[in-house]
Amino acid sequence: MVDRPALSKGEMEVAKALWDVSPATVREVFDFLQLDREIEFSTVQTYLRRLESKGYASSKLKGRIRVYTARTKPRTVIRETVDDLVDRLFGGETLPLVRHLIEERGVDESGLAELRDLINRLDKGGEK
Amino acid sequence: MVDRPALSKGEMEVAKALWDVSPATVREVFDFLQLDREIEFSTVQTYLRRLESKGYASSKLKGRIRVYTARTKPRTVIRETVDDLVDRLFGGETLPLVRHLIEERGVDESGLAELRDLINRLDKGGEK
DNA sequence: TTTATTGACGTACAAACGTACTTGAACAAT
DNA sequence: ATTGTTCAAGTACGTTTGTACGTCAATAAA
Repeated sequence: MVDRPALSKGEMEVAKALWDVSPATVREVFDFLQLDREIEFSTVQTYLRRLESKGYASSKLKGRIRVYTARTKPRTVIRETVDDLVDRLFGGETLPLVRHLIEERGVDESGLAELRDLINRLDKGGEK
Repeated sequence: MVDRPALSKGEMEVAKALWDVSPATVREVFDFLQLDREIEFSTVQTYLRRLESKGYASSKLKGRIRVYTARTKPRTVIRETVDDLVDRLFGGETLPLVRHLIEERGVDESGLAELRDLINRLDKGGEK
C-alpha cells in the first residue's frame, strides 16, 4: 500500500507503454509510443526517470544501457485513478458513474449481455 | 461544442461548488467550500477567475460585488472528463471501465437491481 | 467620523508538468 | 583511426497549478 504521488496524464501515457513492453530500454518504450504519436527520445527518457522517482518503475543498468521495469500493475493504478475520479466527481459513489457510462456512452448488444451475466453472477453470490 | 481547456482537480472542486450555488458571489462559493475544507477567500477568488478565463463560468459586477455564474452543466463536464479517462486508460472502450467499477468497487443489491433494469430497458430498445 | 471589514484586482511564487536540448562517453560503421 | 550513432545524465524552460498576499476603494460599525 505504498503511497505514490499520482501520475499526471503524460506520465500515465508512458506508464501504459511500459506495462506493455516492460522490462524495456528507453528506446523500446520510445519506439512503442512512437507508434501512436510524435515524441522525442529524450522526453521519454525524462518520463521514465520521473516514473522511477515516483515509484512506478525501477531501473538498472545492463552494461551501459538502462532497463526499466514497471513496478505497479495496471489494475492497481487504474483502481487508484478511478477511485480518485469517483471521489471527486461522484462523491465516492460508484453507481452514478456506471449509469453515466451506460447511458451517455452506450454499450453494444454483446456488452449488455456480458453485463447481465456479470450482474447475475454477483447477485447470486451476494444473496444467501 | 466550445473547446475549453480541461479543468485541473482544484478547479474542478470549485466548479462543482459553483454548480451548487450559482449564481453566486465569491463569498458564497467560499462559504460553501469552507464546509468541506480549509481554504482562503482569495484562493477561491483565483479559482473563479481561472474558471472564467477557461470558459466554465461568467461573471459580472452587481454594484461593487462580482457575481459568478456557471456556464457549463455538470453533465457536460462530467462527460468530457470521463471521456478523457476512458480514452487514456481504456483505449476508448466503455465496457472495461464499467466492468472495473462493478468488480473492483462493488455495487450493492439495489444498485444491481437498478442496473438490471437499465440494461433490460436498453436491450429492449436496441433490438428490433 | 475614525476605524474595521469586505471585496476587486493585480501580483507572487514554488512545485509540477510537458517537452526537450546538451554534453560526454561508448559503440558501430567506414 | 576517423566519424557517425546511441545512450545516460544533467540541465533547461515556459506553462499550469495550488495557494495566497498586498493594495486600494467602498461599505459597515463604533
